[in-house]
Amino acid sequence: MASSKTSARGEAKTTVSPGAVRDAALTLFAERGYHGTALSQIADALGIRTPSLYNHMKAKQDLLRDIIVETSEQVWAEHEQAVHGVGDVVERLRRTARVYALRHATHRREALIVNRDVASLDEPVRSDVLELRRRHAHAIRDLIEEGVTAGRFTEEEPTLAAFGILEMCVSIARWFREDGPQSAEAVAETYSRYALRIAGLN
Amino acid sequence: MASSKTSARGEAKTTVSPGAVRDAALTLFAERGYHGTALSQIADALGIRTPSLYNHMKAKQDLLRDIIVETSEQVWAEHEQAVHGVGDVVERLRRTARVYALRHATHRREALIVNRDVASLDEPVRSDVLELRRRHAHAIRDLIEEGVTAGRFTEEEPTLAAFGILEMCVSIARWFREDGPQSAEAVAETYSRYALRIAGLN
DNA sequence: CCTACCGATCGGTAGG
DNA sequence: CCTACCGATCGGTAGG
Repeated sequence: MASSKTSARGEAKTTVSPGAVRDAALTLFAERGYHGTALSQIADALGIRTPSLYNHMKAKQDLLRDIIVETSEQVWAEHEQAVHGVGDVVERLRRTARVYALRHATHRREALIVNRDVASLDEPVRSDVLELRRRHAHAIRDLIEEGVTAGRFTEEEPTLAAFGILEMCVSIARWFREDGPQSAEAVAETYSRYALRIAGLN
Repeated sequence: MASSKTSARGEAKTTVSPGAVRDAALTLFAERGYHGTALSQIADALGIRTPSLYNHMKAKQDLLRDIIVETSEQVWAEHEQAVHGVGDVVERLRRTARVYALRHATHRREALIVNRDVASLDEPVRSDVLELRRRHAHAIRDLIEEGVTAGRFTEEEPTLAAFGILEMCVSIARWFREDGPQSAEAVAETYSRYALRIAGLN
């Protein structure tokens, strides 16, 4: 994912790949935001000149689009996989929250960009991404409602609870450190317990 | 807070105040981010030319600084006021979450800017703001620990729980609508219940 | 992968 | 409050 030699400053052979450009964009967009990042900064990080970036991408907006669209689709696919074939509604909510929390600990840069810069996406892509996110929130709301009907949960505001669960997990990307005291898995486990509490687990 | 006549397009008397500039900046920064907003767009919204903005402010960065610093200080002051003189630790956590949630429903633009653009603040202001936020998280963590010691809460990861509570409340600014089905007060009440559940209220 | 260069726009100033 | 204008930088292209 990085350039083939050491990055920055242009010493040594700097041969870059589309993946390396994307990786540099991930880091810089996550740190400074899409509009706060200049292509010259991405080029600097790779040790090449700005125009050379165009050997690996079509436009700055395409970098953002690829990052956000692929991430959003992966998130939804992970959710579907996590609940597939699971009968118990409590376990389905637990897994939904755990996989979402885990992703936000392990893909911090992607998560920060999706949540900060989705408004910088051109249409119609922006609407597609927002629709995917709505679907996720609705899926959680439906899980809570199903659990309430089944007498497993007690929460009477499933929509508010769904937003709370989703955004609480998103926030992991903002404070989690790989070298911190807790592993990504441990944090995901803890936050999935919080999700069940918010739903009012009996 | 708006210009003295109708805004935009420059018809009629457009007499602007510093408060009107700040209000336009609040709306546009919240929508597009600090780096995504040009001073020309703020001027357009007010129906004046870009250089005329400098009658009401010193620099674009100062707009951001004023918004973020004042908001952060108000948030901390509200927290202190909310818990002042309250003995019961459960009630203190409830009030902490409620006042924080309420603010994020009633001051959505400010909250979005603080959380999205704090990284765009020049030093040393950025560090000061981040320090205030850390203090808030620590206060919540301490409340949970105190409640656990007193046998009122059961949560064994007070730091993770504190982040979860804080960020869950922050997220209200992202989806709350004034004309939605729930009042700001109702949402704040509901989210303060979630906060107690996360803490593991006995 | 580079140099050279493009028009557009940025935040901001001069001067009235 | 305006017009006129500044240097810097933006994303992107030409051409090799």
